[in-house]
Amino acid sequence: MDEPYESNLPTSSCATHVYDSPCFALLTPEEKGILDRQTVTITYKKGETICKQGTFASNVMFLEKGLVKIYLEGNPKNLILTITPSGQLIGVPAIYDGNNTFLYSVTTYVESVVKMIDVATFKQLMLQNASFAYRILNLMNENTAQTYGRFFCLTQKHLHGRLADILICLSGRIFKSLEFDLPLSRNDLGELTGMSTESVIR
Amino acid sequence: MDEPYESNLPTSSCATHVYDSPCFALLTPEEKGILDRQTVTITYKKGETICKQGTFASNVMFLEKGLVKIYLEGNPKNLILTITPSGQLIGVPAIYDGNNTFLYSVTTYVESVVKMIDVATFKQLMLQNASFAYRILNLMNENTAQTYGRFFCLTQKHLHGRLADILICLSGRIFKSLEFDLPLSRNDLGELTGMSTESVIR
DNA sequence: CTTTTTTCCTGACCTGTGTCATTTTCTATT
DNA sequence: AATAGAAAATGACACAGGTCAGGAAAAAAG
Repeated sequence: MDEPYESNLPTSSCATHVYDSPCFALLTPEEKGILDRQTVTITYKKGETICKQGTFASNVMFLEKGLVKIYLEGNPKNLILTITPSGQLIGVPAIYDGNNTFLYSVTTYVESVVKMIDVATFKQLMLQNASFAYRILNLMNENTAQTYGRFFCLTQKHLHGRLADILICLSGRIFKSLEFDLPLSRNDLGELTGMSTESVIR
Repeated sequence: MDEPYESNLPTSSCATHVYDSPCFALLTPEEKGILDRQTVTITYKKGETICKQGTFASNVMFLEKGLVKIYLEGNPKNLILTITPSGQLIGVPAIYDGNNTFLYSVTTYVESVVKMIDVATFKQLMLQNASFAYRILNLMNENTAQTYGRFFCLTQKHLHGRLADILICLSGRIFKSLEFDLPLSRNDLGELTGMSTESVIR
């Protein structure tokens, strides 16, 4: 594992974001009003599914509190795209004129509070506020960058590297501490790293 | 391989887009003028690198003619994210305030003509024309959907399935014909499918 | 405090796929 | 046309990691 280090290579398979997304700060007070009127806040228990891959996407979601996994459903194994802590916008890819269904499923790891924003309203706000739209685009870009990194790691690295990546990531970005209680099972770690539950244990 | 079919699962590892992107149609004549003044058109020979992962992204690119691969550089193996035929916008993830470097490298398979658009101008147009920004966001979404599909396939399917996927994809989306001359080597197919050159041959 | 159920761990086995070495075929150059 | 060099094909081998079966530990339920 002593390959030459190159700083331009994507090395982390990290499964979460770096920055928070104060995207709503760019809305005017009236726009915020419009948004709030088309938003409902819902609390989910641990393990509940917030949205299901393939269903029509009628809202964009903002995770107010909690921790969720965003994953692709597979037979027999799922693939976790990201793990998202509070303060993140979820379901932006649903704002897609071509195919307005959810690309992925989202399930809570712990009790979570989610703001459900009507997608038509969200869209309208983007069309009338370019700064806001630009901000959303930046969020998507960040997401893309992160997905690429993960993509690379899962297809090119071995078990140990992947697992290490994920643990470092969880430590650094989600819990922000060197020690933490893992609210995920080995099975979850398997989904995260694209390997079998048995292999995670080794 | 007789798993139950579920229509909501991402099954294709396809490496290219479905739709064309007439995104510039949403610009006003003046805006088009602004864009054109900040654009240069360059011709690349087969095998040349148009942009290099990690360098500062000073422009967004529009592929006027040709065929290119967009890939992550790896040691020792690269990973092709998509293959892009003419009519596509490349490098949109570079419009990212956080880290304005190219996330990936782009290399031509055949002689290609590329419009290099100044990124600051592009950004400015998005900020002053929300419809345009929205259109770009839609492009990114399509890209994301496609990347997820590929991600899933490369991490969960086996050799034969992946290779079949890619060939079907190339046939359907790029050459639009059942028979075609493949401008890619086995090595390229290896990069595409995330496997070794030797394995492709089997 | 028991019982039941779920999660976790372990070992044996086996298949898919990467690596390497060698030969054959194709492509380019003089 | 002859030669050199690259790309493609093939077979032998190794090993990472998936699958399966069974047991230990922990959590949930009664």
